[in-house]
Amino acid sequence: MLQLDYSNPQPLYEQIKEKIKEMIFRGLLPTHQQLPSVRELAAMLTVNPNTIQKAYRDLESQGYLYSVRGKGNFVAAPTQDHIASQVETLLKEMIGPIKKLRLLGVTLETIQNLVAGAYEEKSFSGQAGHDHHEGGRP
Amino acid sequence: MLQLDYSNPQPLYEQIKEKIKEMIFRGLLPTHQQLPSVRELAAMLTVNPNTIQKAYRDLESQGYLYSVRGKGNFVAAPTQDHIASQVETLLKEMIGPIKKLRLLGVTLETIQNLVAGAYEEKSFSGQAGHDHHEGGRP
DNA sequence: TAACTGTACTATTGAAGTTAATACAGCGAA
DNA sequence: TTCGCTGTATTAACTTCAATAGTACAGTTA
Repeated sequence: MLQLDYSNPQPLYEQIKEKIKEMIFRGLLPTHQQLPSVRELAAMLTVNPNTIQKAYRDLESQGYLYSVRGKGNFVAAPTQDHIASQVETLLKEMIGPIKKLRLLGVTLETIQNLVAGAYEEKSFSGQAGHDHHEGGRP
Repeated sequence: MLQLDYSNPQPLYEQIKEKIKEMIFRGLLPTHQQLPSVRELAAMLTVNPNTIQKAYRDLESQGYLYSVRGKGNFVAAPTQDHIASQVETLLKEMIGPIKKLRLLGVTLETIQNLVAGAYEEKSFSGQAGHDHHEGGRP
């Protein structure tokens, strides 16, 4: 669980955050489940404890975790506010691409189809997606 | 035309690229239209010529411009490949958010509605969008 | 007390991104 | 040619940030 990719330009603490969020999303980490301690997880991943602390701290401020001094970090109960905030953030990420697609002449219908296609697919890919082939212009 | 925002953490050359792309999208810069020279635009924006060159160079490699040594930079004729590549890139940007929305329990229908809403809106906002209010958790 | 937990702070290293300065090379007209 | 424009290449300086290291402090529990 929780494999880091050092060739990834993404910071380690971001990768850690993504992995933990994914596990929470998928229900692998139930509410109030205790997570490994800062020092323990740091040892497991052979990274500095500060790196873990930053990840936990960010996740706490985003409402995914709560920490208790002297006890540990735990999975927070999802709140309506929290979820709404996540949804809002994700929707905002989509606005830019949508508007650009429109300017490129892509119809709404085409976009809708691709949205549906992405939605139906089973796999979860945070950002470590499968790259068919990127660009390539002659 | 082409106002830079120094308080924006986004690099200057990225801002410049976005602005030029937007003008091309909107048809303000017709095909084979000559752009200001590297030094000229640098003087206009009071930035280093290399900053402009990087922007132009990137846009050229993305198929938006072509440069002729000793003459200048010009708007490229849009090709099928170029457009297809842009569309593909934009669609990929949407896949991550869509999958995360599904895990959050947002229905496809809801997403479709919001996609349609973003598509219908008239304004173009590359990223310098109007922020209503970001997050905010009590 | 002892051994765990989270938290805070400073300092340093290293890498990457960004901008700057300068020199070189092609084009076109006087 | 010469002059003044154009893009291009190279190197250096500067800044920012991720990551680590070390240390210290504070709460919990057996």
